[in-house]
Amino acid sequence: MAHIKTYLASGKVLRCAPLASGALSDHEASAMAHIFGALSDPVRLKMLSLIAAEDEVCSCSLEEPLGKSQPTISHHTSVLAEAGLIVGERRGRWMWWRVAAERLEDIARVLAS
Amino acid sequence: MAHIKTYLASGKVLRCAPLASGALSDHEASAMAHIFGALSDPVRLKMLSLIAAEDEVCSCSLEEPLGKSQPTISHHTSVLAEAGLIVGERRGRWMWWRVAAERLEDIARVLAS
DNA sequence: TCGTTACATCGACAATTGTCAATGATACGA
DNA sequence: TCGTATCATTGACAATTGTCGATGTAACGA
Repeated sequence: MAHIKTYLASGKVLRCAPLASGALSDHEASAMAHIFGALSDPVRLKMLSLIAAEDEVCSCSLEEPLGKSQPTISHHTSVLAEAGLIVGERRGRWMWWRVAAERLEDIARVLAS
Repeated sequence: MAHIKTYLASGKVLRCAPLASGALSDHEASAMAHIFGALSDPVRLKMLSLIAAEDEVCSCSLEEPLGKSQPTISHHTSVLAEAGLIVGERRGRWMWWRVAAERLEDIARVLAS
């Protein structure tokens, strides 16, 4: 069973075996827990689905549908980005976000493969 | 895009659209966040991989490889079970656990489908 | 019935986390 | 240069969470 191998936003490599292929190492377990932790908040999940619904979404257009303050939105986008689930690009005063689709597929493969 | 539909240990139904198919409802987001929360701890992920590596695993055989106390093991198994990720069956004095494979596949489909 | 074994529950504590007001940093237009 | 708009950071607080010792519960064997 092949290992999952992707890159975190920090540039660090995540290499993780599918759950069904045997016991995870401490390092694999911590790395995966960090990613699932980013997915463990309803605001962030809704945010992720809002971003996935478009090609790109600006930070400023997330406040209204999520009903959270600007600092809270900024916090959640950085959590998702740091986990490698979304990718951001600054254009002028705006921050544009898109989902890291291949990353989500890698994580899905850890759960079922 | 079809919805994911599975059953929680509590008997409640989880019905969740794939992330890429549009914005999640509040209820869907909360239900999924609860499940990912169960996956967001390294001890529980390692526990899940240990159970997945066998057909069935007894609670008592989890303490040693995870290096945690008995109450902590009991706590984590109940978190995973309550999220529907593992299924338990009592036989005499022993509690036997197995993974809910079809459940993991449903969750994987929410991330990538 | 009694002692033992396996697991669950309770109570407490430290650590983490989600939230927002206030403030800082940066980019743009006038 | 100055004012404004967008996002990031800081500090604080309440709520949640992981952990374990102590204790409770249930099943088994003698």
